[in-house]
Amino acid sequence: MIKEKGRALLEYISRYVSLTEAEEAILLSKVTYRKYLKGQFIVQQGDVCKYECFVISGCTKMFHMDNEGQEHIVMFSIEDWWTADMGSFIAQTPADYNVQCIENTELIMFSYDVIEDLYAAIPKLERFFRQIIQKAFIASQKRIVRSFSLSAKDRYIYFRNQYPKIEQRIPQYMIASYLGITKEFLSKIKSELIFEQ
Amino acid sequence: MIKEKGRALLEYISRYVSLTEAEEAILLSKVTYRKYLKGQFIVQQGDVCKYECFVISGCTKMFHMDNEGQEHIVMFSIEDWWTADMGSFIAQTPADYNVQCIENTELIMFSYDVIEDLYAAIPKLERFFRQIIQKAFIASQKRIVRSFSLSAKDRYIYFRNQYPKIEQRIPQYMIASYLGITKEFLSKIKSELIFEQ
DNA sequence: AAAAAATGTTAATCTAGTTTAACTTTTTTA
DNA sequence: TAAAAAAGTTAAACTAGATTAACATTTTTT
Repeated sequence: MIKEKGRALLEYISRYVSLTEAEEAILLSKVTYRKYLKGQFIVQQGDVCKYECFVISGCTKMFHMDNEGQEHIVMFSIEDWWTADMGSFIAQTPADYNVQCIENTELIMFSYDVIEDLYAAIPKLERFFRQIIQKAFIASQKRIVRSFSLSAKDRYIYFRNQYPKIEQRIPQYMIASYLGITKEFLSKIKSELIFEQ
Repeated sequence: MIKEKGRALLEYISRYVSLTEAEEAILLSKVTYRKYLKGQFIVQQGDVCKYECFVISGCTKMFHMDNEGQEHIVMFSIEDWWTADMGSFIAQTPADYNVQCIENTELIMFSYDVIEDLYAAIPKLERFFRQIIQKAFIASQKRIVRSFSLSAKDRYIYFRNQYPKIEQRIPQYMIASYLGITKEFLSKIKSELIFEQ
């Protein structure tokens, strides 16, 4: 199973570093394939995050639940992207975030217990993960600027243009949460946009 | 000069990976020490960012200037921290951000032209930078949640507790920009807080 | 196919934070 | 040390977006 499902991961890694067949075999021997159903949690706030996960298929949301019980979505992950509470994973401390499946989701999971072995066995993975995290960091920095310099309407337009495929498959109230606004206000924005065209 | 000023950098790196003396020598031979005066720009929005910079002393702000001419500060960097527009640096595309000195600032600069050589010569640096960027990414993610789930007042209180040293040395209007509010509103928040105690 | 649950809409009222503008205090420069 | 520039304050009027609540539509379950 991992041999078949691991193909997407190896193909993805090969865009960044080139592994030998032996290295690919080691990698696949150390990771786990797993299916989750819609609604299931991959990480729960308060637990220690044990896995970095590569999404083979499906869709997840990562969110923080505040004291008033409100969800704040920081990230969606679809095919060929990653998900986990990296802060919790690295320090093995309680997670600030939940990661929950919005669709049935297939993952390849890198356990905390093996990731250091993997870095030791395949040093090229240090380079690979450095590059992945760089990209994630850059995206995160840009989002901070957008959250301050754009109006809610412009943030929505940006999101729609940037991630047209994600918008299709996710309920609006989650998009509102990602944009940092209420679902009612997003609804108003959308009706204004229809009117303008 | 680099030998003397590089000490802080080597000490910092040694917290993450241990380099041999030969590796340390290679590293210092490939980087540049430079002083900037208060007000000078290390990176200008629109230029390509040529350097990743480690701060030896002083203080910088990284900010985006929007179409209305307003500054949005994403990050301050003091001693033992990094600064650069990483997106621009990695892709060698025009920068979205300015990096400007708030104080006279001493830096050690990693040029784009040598960083790949450095990774090749000292693979441990891949690990080192992976860890640094992971930390930066985690901080950035947390900031997104705070920007959505905390009021301006609570964001200010958080900032003050988290970075008491930074607050001392930076003008209030820059802190307001970092918090995503106007200087007038920060002034109001501060007077309320004094009143509450 | 009906009922229930989840999602989305509309509109009135409210509030956190902005804008504008005049003023005070502190820092820098001549 | 005086003048100018930069930084910080206060308060009134305003607005983007939140809250509340009632209702409409779509999806899921029985």
